[in-house]
Amino acid sequence: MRTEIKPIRPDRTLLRQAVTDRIKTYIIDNRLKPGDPLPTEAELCEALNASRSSLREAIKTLAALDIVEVRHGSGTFVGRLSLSALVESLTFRGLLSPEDDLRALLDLVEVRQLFEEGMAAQIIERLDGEHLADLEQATAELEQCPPGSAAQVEADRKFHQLLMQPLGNQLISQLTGAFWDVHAIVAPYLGMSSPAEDADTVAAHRAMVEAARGRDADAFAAAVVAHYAPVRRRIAAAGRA
Amino acid sequence: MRTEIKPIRPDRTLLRQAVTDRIKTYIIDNRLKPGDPLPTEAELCEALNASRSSLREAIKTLAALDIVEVRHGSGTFVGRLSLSALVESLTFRGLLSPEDDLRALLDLVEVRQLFEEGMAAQIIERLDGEHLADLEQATAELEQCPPGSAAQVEADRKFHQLLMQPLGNQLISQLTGAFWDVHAIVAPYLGMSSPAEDADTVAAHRAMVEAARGRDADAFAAAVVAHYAPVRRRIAAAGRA
DNA sequence: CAAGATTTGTGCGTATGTATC
DNA sequence: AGATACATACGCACAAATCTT
Repeated sequence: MRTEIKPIRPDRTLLRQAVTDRIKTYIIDNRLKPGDPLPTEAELCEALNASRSSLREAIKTLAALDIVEVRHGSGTFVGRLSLSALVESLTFRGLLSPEDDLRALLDLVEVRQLFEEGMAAQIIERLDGEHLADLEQATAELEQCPPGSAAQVEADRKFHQLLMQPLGNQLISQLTGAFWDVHAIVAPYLGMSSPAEDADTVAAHRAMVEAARGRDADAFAAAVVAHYAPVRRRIAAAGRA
Repeated sequence: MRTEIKPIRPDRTLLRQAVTDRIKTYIIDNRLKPGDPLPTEAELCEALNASRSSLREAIKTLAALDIVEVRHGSGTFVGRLSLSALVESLTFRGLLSPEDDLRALLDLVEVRQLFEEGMAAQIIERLDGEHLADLEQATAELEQCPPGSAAQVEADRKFHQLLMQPLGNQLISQLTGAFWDVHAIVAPYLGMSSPAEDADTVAAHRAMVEAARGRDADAFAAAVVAHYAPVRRRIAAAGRA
């Protein structure tokens, strides 16, 4: 067949892995930002000396991490760098074993509480009037929205998101959103609507806002504990059932 | 060309997405655990009515989330469900913009501190003699290992991992490990070895162990703050340079 | 609105490298 | 060492979505 020397790839690594790395470095080296377009598949194939199959498989792994975003018929773009991969990982784990799923949900609630309770002092310290007004509005929305509506769950998410905003820590904000998402996805599967017991939730949110207005970090932390207490109770109740 | 009615796929979703979902539900429905083998590509192709291309791309996205693990020449297995995807996402983001990378690292340090400081009380409460001995050994290893060695950084990781172990919260433990990994990967790129300034680190670890032995949650929290203070200082110094 | 061009999605066949028995 | 099973990689053709003219 081949009369000449076989062009054995000297790489010890998998071609797909090499391609993913080169695409990542391409994005970094060219200072691309989320939404910026990447070269077409054909161009990348030529540039990286890879077949279209290998290139596409590499792109799929990057898409799973939200490092790139592929739009059918349009092109490939730099992704939003969200924590969607974390959400998918945790939701899958939460649904994996029907015995440990309650444990996983409890672990998640503990982490959510850790964030808000542990950052209570700094939240109070950095909160200003505008943020306080936003929190009040989110609470009002939560109360007024029809129970079980999409607007209601969105108001709950916005509230917890707003809590972390004054910290100016993007990682904390994104993790908070990701954990909320996982909770909202997993909880219904276990027979409990996450922002259920609306009265409890609204009261807890109000207590947090009041504590924040009074610049009382201890009261705020206590309100956070009170907010998650009924959630934990419901999980425990589901475990006994 | 086609005399018969076109076999339009009623699905509005992409085939690839449908395949990933069906593989996930396959794992869940069959109660598979990490390490369990999955059907071969050929079998999955037939079972899911998909071509190898689509199936492989679907598997690559699942592999990126550590939901499945592919071993060349051997087969496909259920993944370890680690948070490797989170590590990859955060490391990429940390290296993305040379201006905000210091900010991203600072955000990360803040989260790491939040975990250990926020859980101080519960760590103290649930710690027993055995855990205390493990922590002391990890500290001793950290001190004795040659500076800059792989054993040294591993001792540091083990210490922070052990801290969270008594909580019995797998999510917290895995997140702690993931954040440590990101820190260890990103920090060197910014010109600072993560577990550098060995004296500071060892002293801080010792202070934490002592506080834990004395069941003094406040002292423990203070030691955590003292542990990350020099790290923050170094990041700030790198920002001024 | 229409038609063509561009780009990603899907399918298939074949050859090769790798792990396992 | 050989044989078998399996994943990896390549190339091409066509379908579907999107964009442009």
